[in-house]
Order: sequence, then C-alpha cells, then structure tokens
Amino acid sequence: MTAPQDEVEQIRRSLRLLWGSGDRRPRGPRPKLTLDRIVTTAIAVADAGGIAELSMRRVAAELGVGTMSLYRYVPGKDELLALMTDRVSDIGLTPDQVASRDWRQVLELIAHATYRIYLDHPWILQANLTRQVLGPIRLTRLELAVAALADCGLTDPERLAVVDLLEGYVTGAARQRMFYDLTSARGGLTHEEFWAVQYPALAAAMESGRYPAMAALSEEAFSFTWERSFEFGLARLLDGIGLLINSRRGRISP
Amino acid sequence: MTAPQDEVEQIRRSLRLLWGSGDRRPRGPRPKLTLDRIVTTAIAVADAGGIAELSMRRVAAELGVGTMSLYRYVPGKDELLALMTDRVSDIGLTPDQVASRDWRQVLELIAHATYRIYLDHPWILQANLTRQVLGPIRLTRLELAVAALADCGLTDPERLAVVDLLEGYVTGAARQRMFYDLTSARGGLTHEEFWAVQYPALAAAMESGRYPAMAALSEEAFSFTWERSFEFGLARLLDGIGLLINSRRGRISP
DNA sequence: GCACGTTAGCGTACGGCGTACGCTAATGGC
DNA sequence: GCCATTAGCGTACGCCGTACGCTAACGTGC
Repeated sequence: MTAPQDEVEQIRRSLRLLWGSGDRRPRGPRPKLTLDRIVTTAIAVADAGGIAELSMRRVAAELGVGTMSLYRYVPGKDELLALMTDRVSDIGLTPDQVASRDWRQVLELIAHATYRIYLDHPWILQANLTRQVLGPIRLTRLELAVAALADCGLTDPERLAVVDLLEGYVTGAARQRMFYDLTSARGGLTHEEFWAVQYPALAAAMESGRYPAMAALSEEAFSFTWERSFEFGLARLLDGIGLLINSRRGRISP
Repeated sequence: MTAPQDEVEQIRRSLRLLWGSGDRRPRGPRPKLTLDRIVTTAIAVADAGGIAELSMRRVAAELGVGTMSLYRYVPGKDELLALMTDRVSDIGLTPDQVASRDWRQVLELIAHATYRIYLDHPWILQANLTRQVLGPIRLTRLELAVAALADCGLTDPERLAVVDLLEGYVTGAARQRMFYDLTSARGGLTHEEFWAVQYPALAAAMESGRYPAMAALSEEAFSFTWERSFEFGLARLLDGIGLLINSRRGRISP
C-alpha cells in the first residue's frame, strides 16, 4: 500500500508553509502580497464575522487583489485555515516566565490562555481542520507543558497523555460554550430570552416523569457561570493528575 | 431589548421537531416522506461520506424526491443537523442497567459510549451546530449521569459541572483524534506514512534547540494508542472527581 | 357528487462558494 | 536585449442552500 505521491506533496507544502522556509527565487514580477498579510487579513475577517464570512473572495477583496491571486501563496482554503490556527495559538508565555512555578501552576496558566484563545477566535472550533499538522506555535505550547511536567515522576508517554488530556478538556469545554453562544446569539437573544423559549418544552419533559433526576434538581443547579464551570472542571482534572504524580513521588496525600 | 419574533419562532420550530409533536392536520395530499426517514437517510449519507457529502440535494436524491420537498419537513439544513445529532446520541443504557453500579462505573460507561458515538459518527464533531437545543435523547444521557451522581455529597451545580466536565473531555478527546484521522487519511496515508512525511520538519525543529523538552523525550514517548490515551485521561479525571466526592463524604483517602 | 380550502411535491432561479485553467505582463539573469 | 520564469487575475465550472410559486392531490362541508 503506497501513498499517493500528490497527497504527500500536499502535506509537504503545508509543512513548508507552516515552518516558513521563505526562500524565493527572484525571477518574474515582484509579489504584491506576503503570506503573512494574507493570514493576518483572514484572521481579521474570521474574527469579525465568524467562519461563515471567511471566504477566499472576501479575503482577497479585503486585500484589494483578485481572488485567484491568493492561490499563488496558499494551496487552498484548508491550508490557509491551518496557518490561521497556528498563528493565533500563541499563548504569550515564555519559558522564563514559568521557570519558577510548579507543574500545576503552569498547566493552569496554559489552560486559561488556551481557553481564552478559543473565546477570542471561536472560528478555530468551527473550522474543519482537515489539513492540521503540527506548526511551530502550537509546538511551543506543547513544549511548555511537557517541560512543566519534567521531574514529576511520570513516564514520557504519561506526560504526553497529560498534555493531551488538558488540551482535550479545554477544547471540549470551549466548544460546548461556543455552540451555546452561537445558538442563543442567533438573532440577538439574551441568555434569559433563550431559556424562556426553551422552557415550555423542558418543563413538559420534566413533568413527563422520564427524567426524574433532572426534575429533582434544585433551581440553583444551573447557577454556575461558564467561567465557574470551567474552573471547577480544571480543578478536578488537575487534582486527578496530582494524585498520580504524588503516588509516583511516593507520597500518600496531596 | 426585545428578541426578534421570527428568531424565537425558529427555535420553537426546532424544539417542536426535536420533541416531535407529530400532530398533523390531514388536509391535502398524503405526505410521501416522514421526518424520520429524512433524518435516517441523512445520517446514512454523513456516515458513509463524511460531512462534505451531506447536502440537501444528496439526501433528497437518496430518498428519490426533489430537493425542495425536504423543506416541507425541516426548516433548513441546520435544523436537520440538530435532529441527526440528537438521534445518534443514544448510548443504549437504561436506568435499570446501571442501577447496581456506583457513580464511577456509570460515568465510565457513559464516557465510553459517548466516545464510541463520536468515532462512529465523526460528522457530529465537524458539524457547525448553530441550532443546537437540548433534545430528548441527549437529555436521557444527561439524566443518567446526573442520577449516577446522586448521594455523592455534591451540590446540584457541582453535579452538573461534573457532567459538563465529562462531556467536555470526551468531546475534546474525540475531536483531536478525528482531526488527526481526517488529516492523515486524506489520500489514504497510513499512520507511519503520515509521520514519515512530517518527520523532516519536526526533526529540524527538534535540532533547532527551541524545543528542548520535546527533543529530550524518549522514542517510546509516542507509544500510547488513542485508546490508551483516552483511558488514561478518563482515569485521571475520575480520580479528581473522586477526590472531591470523598472529601465531601468526610473521608481522607480513596 | 362536487366545489373548495389546504397542503405536498418540486421546477426554476439566485447568489454564493472553492478553485482549474490559461492569458498577460513584469522581472532578473545571461 | 532576449527569454525563462513567475505574479496577478479574468473567466468559467460545478457545487451549495434555499426563496418563490405553480400544480395537483386530498379531506371536508354542502
């Protein structure tokens, strides 16, 4: 089973773009654009109007060029999205800034920063990343997390699994929140209005007797804000990781 | 700030579809289709060809009807996706089947079942659910989880937050895996081939000295399978939840 | 049995999308 | 000054979701 050569070439091109070997043979007319400007503009468009507004035509118009000119810099929209995703993945933490903190504090910082990125650029979660390969900026985040977990007594696979766990949780939590926002924000409904519309259906469901545990919940059950819920989950998760680390260090209680 | 009436009506229609008050005033010609058949067919299309193949035209063709006929049953594609998502969310566990198990076993069962759903129907994770409201089947899953956490000493908001945490983790983990599969499967590359293509770029990055912690990882660091990684994360997460539950029950060690 | 209001099916059309193809013109190296 | 190279991009193709309005089937009231 050999791989189709052109597909391999596509991935190579993505990698070359991400890692940016900016070598160019200076023949022909001077480029009007740069890859950087394209990615920056595309991010601005997506930030402003959501992923629905992000089209090659729109980005080109914003840059004042013809649509097809973009394809001199980027193989296609998928690859552009991969570049955009890597670009905004900068959590703005350097190794020095975290040197004095323990693993838990560092993971907390990373989780918060990553969560914030998703809130600021929700289109990452809506994008269909069929061209995702590891870029330099996301790799930096990975590096930071892996470094924080050095000397914790974990094996290397475990350290990576912990990082994966954290990324998975943050992504999932942000995704839930984003879809909620997206659904309720359609047409500018507020939190209260949205639930007011849903209420009759849910009330009927509760009274049907098929959801006794849900029906038995008190009113304040839904009082957690998204932030509080995220913090709660993160705390439980780090507790669980801490248990493993402590057991490896030979202690019994945290 | 009043809500736009038509938007409220849209959500009402979604709810009516989800909760299926199948009342129909039998005037005019008899319907050739049912909502059920449409949803079933749409799921089959998405399962077979990914979300890219899922179009109203395609579903209609599969059913042997005109495209616009679908719109007599469903307001639009967004709502169809909401229906598909709820339909597929059945984890096949009844309250009786879990009655004798403790909270941890039940949450484990739910997590596994949910993860499996995402693997079987990856289009859920690719869909842009801008019309997501709570449907009867997803509510069943919620009910099950909330019931499992009764008598654990947690407050109601905490119980919901735990359920949220679990759902968030499973979704995030499945999403990471799905995007990896999606990228590498393009053109039928195997795991090994995919990494073989990425290797030079990553090797260069490692040798650059900018990622010392990553570079210091042993070779077997990447030996975890997706399953093992998921199990590891789930275990840590449940450990963390257990810690809180035990502290509430007044014990000290698990 | 018939007229009529209601409703299902759906043909047509519109405005979007991503991008393949190939032309024109600018450019630097020889 | 020639020429291979390459940036810009106009045009076109085949998709998409869905608005609109026509036709015909049907249940109901007479």
